[in-house]
Amino acid sequence: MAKAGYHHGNLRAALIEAALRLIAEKGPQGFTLSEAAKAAGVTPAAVYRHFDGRDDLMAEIARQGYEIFAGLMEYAFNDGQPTALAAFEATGRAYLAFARRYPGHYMAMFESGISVNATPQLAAVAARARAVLEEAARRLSEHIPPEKRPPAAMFSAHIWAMSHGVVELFARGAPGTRAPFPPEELLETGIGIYLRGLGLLPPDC
Amino acid sequence: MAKAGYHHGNLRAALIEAALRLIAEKGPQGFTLSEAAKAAGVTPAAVYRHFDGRDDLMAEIARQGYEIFAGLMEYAFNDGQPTALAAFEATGRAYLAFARRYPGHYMAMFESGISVNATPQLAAVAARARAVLEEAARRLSEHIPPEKRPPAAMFSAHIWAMSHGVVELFARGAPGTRAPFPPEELLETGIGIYLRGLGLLPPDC
DNA sequence: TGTACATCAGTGAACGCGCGTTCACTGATGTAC
DNA sequence: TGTACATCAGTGAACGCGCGTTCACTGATGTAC
Repeated sequence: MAKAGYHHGNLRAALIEAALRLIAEKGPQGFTLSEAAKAAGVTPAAVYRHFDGRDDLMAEIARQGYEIFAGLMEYAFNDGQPTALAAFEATGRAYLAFARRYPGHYMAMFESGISVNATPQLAAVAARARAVLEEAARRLSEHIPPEKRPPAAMFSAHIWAMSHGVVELFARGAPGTRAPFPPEELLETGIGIYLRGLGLLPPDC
Repeated sequence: MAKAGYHHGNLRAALIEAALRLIAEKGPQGFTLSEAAKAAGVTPAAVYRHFDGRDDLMAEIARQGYEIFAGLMEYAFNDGQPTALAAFEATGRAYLAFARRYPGHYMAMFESGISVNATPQLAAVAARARAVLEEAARRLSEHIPPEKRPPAAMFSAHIWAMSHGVVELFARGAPGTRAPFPPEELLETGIGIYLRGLGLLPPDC
């Protein structure tokens, strides 16, 4: 970082980074513009050279989050290779991995109260992320006889709900609320049982 | 309500009611003491006759919420009658019903960032609620051969996670994010598939 | 290579605002005699 | 039944604070000639 004086060099990125740390630490509501500016070594007013204000910064972080998220999911899904089942399970693991590795982004996306329609770009990339999950579900559900096959959107909604629930209830650090099981294990077994219920895994084991 | 002048009569209850409305409308972070006081027709300072401050009021609301929650769950579980399965499913429905009917309480409990150990009474009643869910899971899992039976705590954690995920992602009013399915249906089918995966429901249908 | 100047990313002071909380007070209520 | 007085739930003014945002400004950078 060549912050040799008056001009910061890459303030935009530094602000986002500072905001992410604050959000991860104190929640999306505890994040303030002024504090992010201070953490980036800059006057609050300087933020307005790069963002339209607090909400705009938050929206940008959510947008970046969805971008990373969609990318990770696509990578994990790997176009359904080697098998629809393996790809699906990899996608589920990627979900949790994202939540753990990018807590600030995750919170900005799902806990900041920001609307997914705040900006068109945000809506677009959120839709892209959702589409990956749904595609993974659709591919996998092709192995179910059509007449007992739930809609792929419902399938993926179930998995998304369970993943999100595990993150919110059991993967956060609130002391005393600690889960009796590691979140990864919880989610993996949960998804396993669910897939067995769909007849996509053998009933035993 | 006999609020005939200087003395309010039942300010404590009125404040809680006002706070609940505000939390449900604007989220637990959007709730302010001053606004609640104003909604109750009273000066902010009057609040301090009944609560130690903002946090104390929030904790009391969460406590009340857990109380109602635990009661509803116990009622729905009905000591495992008529069957462990029916009781379990009723409990799941009660979870969602609680989230819908008491949104302010639900948010104060799960989204306000309040620690379940904020006060001993809060910890106690939260434990009571958790115990009902776990008991329902334990009873039901007795119908599974012991060697392929997951721990009841894990079982209930799965259901809790899916329920919470459905509430957060699909039962909230954020326009545009509306689920493709009604939350009740989503949760019911999700739990159904999960139970089938445990061999507690017949594989067909 | 050096100078003049436009561009632009930052400063710093100030704003109005609503917040939670405190304090001395006052008006209503209820009880003792 | 009436009066004196203690209790207590409310008022209203004030506080210090940090927030997001604005504004005129200034110092650094980069480009034209």
